[in-house]
Amino acid sequence: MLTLKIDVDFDYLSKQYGYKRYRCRICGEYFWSRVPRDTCPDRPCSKYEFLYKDYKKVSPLSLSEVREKFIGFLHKRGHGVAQPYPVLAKWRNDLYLTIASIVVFQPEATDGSVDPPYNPLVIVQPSIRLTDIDNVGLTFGRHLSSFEMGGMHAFNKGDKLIYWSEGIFKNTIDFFTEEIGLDLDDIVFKEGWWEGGGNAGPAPEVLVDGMEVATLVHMAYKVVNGKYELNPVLVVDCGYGIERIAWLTQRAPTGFHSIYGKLIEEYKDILGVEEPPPDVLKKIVYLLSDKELTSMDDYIKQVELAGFREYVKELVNSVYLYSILDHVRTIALMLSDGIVPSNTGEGYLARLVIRRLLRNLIKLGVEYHRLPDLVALLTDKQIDFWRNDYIYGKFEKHREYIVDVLNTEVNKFISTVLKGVEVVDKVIKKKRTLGVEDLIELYDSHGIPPEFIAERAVQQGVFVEVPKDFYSLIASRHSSPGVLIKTREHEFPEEIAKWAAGFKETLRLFHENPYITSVSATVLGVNEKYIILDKTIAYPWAGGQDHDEGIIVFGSNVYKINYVGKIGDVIIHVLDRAPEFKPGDSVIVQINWDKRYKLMKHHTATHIVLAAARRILGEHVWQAGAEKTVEKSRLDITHHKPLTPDTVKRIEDLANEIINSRINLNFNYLDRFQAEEKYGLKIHQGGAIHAQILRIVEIPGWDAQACYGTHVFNTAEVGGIKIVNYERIQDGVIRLEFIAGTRLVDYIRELEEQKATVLSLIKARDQDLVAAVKKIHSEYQEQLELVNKYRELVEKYIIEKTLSGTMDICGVKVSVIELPLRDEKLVKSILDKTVFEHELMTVIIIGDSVEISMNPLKARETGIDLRKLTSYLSTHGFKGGGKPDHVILRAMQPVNKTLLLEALRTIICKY
RNA sequence: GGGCCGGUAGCUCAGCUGGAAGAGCGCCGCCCUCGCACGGCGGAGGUCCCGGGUUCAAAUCCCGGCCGGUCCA
Repeated sequence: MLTLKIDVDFDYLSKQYGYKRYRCRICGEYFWSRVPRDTCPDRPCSKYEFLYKDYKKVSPLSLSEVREKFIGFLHKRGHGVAQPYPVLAKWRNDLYLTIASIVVFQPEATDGSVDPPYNPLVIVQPSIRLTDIDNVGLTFGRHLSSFEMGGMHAFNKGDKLIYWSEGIFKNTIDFFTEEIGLDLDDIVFKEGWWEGGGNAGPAPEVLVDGMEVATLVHMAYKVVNGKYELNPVLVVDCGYGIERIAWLTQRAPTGFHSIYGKLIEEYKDILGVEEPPPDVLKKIVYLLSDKELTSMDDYIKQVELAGFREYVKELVNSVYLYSILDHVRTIALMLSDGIVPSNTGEGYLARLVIRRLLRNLIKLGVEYHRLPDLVALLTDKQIDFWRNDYIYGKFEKHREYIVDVLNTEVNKFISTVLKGVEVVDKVIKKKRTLGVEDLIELYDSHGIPPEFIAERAVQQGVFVEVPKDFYSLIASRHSSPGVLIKTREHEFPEEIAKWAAGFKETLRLFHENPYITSVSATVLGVNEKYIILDKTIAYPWAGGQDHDEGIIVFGSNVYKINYVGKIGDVIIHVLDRAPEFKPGDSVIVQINWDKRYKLMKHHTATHIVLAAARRILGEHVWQAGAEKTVEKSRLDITHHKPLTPDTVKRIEDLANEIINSRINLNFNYLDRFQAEEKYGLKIHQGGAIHAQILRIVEIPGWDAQACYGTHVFNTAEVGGIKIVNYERIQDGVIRLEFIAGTRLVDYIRELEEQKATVLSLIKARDQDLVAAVKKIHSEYQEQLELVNKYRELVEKYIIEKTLSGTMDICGVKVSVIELPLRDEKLVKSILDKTVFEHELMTVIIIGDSVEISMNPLKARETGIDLRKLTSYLSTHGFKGGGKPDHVILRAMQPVNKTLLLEALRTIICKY
């Protein structure tokens, strides 16, 4: 272990550079400065002094110039240059998005299990933070939904010191003085502590005239059960705000001006928005820079207080403008890196930003019908603007996907809003008022923001007050967050899992050669029917691949292997019964080759189909889940719209082309960073695997994935692939089901049998099937018509008979109709005629049910209430009820007509 | 993964305090018209998502499932 000072070495700062410790009289925090200060140059204790400061040696730098200087400087100092990673953190199973540069190297490099690609290293990493998204625009560029973190990292492991606190300070000071041109007196270090993602450590903040430009995390600890333990690696985790540094050097009115430059003018033209004059804007930004603004209302109040009432409209519009610029870039970034919008997971985060963008556009007065074209235009401009950029140049490559996704998302948003408007109207119509509960429900269930509701309500003449703490009311409605786990582990009983964990890794012969069907192995552990061997050829349930079956032979005893699973690196065989053998005995393991070979083909087929889908649909296609059984293979892929039969055919065709190309698969063992370097991030299809060494299964030219399944050696062995089913299983995810190899024969047989069954049912010959079904269908239609006609005839006959045989009960004309069968349509049309046209009280008896109906007007006129009949008859074997003019009775015994009519007479004649 | 809202005619939906399955649009036929549109008259079209329960009776109430939407992780 290193023998060096773990804490921040402020002594060095003091001795080497003449820094002294001060305490801020406002916030009470400690900071280090060369010149005496009684307040720290951090918000809210200081304004953005840099805006008006005359730095002698600082020249304005663009975003890409800052990046180049940062990378170049650290490269000169021996840092390897790591390429930026996607913002979609597929290599992590505890995070959706890349929120900082260190995220790229967690957990393997930070816990010391795998060496980082370079040590030390520099990376400029686009990062997304949505927690402060409401502040974007309001803080004029301090908050961005996506930003570039200049990462300076070193990993001090074992006794190998790269550098620690001294080096951190030296690099930081040299960078800001030599490369950026700041004076040492401008730079202040504020003491702080950082904690996140299971790690922690002291973290001085680098402050320059009111702006925090970097955080120097000395990541020395890990948090275990709430206590700090020394991390096996002392990680230098320094993040430099590339955008903030660019702003500082340019001293532009806002951060957005230093990032977007002339794109702002284009957006202003497109949106018809004006900013205040630059000097006024800068003044306002300066004056507001020490205020905590949490809402647009606050903001307007502060602007007015500062005496800029005349510019309020421009300023409010500018905030939306900046926010729009920011959101479009973030969305393009997320989509370029392969996020598919959805209602869950990382997809929801993308949708969140998209909907915020759309709402901001609406607030600028954009009509709904203009949204699709406008969003496409804004996106195009942004993509053009970033063309050839180090980070955002990739937008260009994904232009089609980005525009396409945004188009469907805009349409979804519009239909949600339209639906929302209807719901709001409905509630208003019903209740004539809207309470807080209504607002919450409308937002929570229908996604209608409260301000939209209030606006709509006012149009309907209803005033609605939106509570200030609305969104916290929403938050309190939802239960506290659970821990994010993208994958799940074993399914053994707890005591078996504990027992198994004590054994050494089982040698996996199926990886060396998946074609072996029999092997001799030594028994290491026996726990009832659970068996652990030193090596095995039986594949455990893992990676969505079904386990092997087979037998274990010991002398003359043969045990069936019912299940194979794993706990960590230990493979457990579950036998049909507790065996005779003991640890140390030698046994023979044999697997069911038919099952295994089908699984191998289905597994390789899954890689082939994924490769084909990515080629046909685009690189946003990721595996969202998979399962390979003997019967079929299932692959869930991310994609933003339903597949057409034609697209499915193209995927199928390409998959079969890959088979026919007879490609040999490669199997390589590499660590994470080597594998990512060689094959790209797409290796993480099956979810993040945290292991020292990854097994990469490669179909050269098509696919490479970290995968521990059993595969055939050549794609030709898969034989053929047929996609037998595809469906949308959730927003943004499509399930493909397919079969391969000899399973195709079973599938065709099933189809043939089904067809034979159908043929025998309709008594047709094979070649006549379609014609025969067409004929049956048209005959069915004809039969329906015929029945309708018969019904008319029957009805006419019954009506005639009824009209000639009516009774008169105390002045009410009553007819009794008995029907031999129940036909709702007939009953209804008879009652229409007798009750409404001929004003008869009608009793219809069908089996044990009796339906009595009379004209409702007449019932009201005469005061007759047929429900009295039901209560009277309930003591005479009838049950039922209804309305005054219409009752339905069920007889518990055969209907006694005399009794029924007597009861009816009693009821009628009373009135 | 969880909360909430919803699923009724081809489409948009009403009916949901249990008691006769509806409207508008679309479709078909007829009238009007030189023809079209409009208008008028008539008609076809339903597993009220599925399964179970309560009840004499369920689109309606209860439970479970499926599907969609939405909010939050």
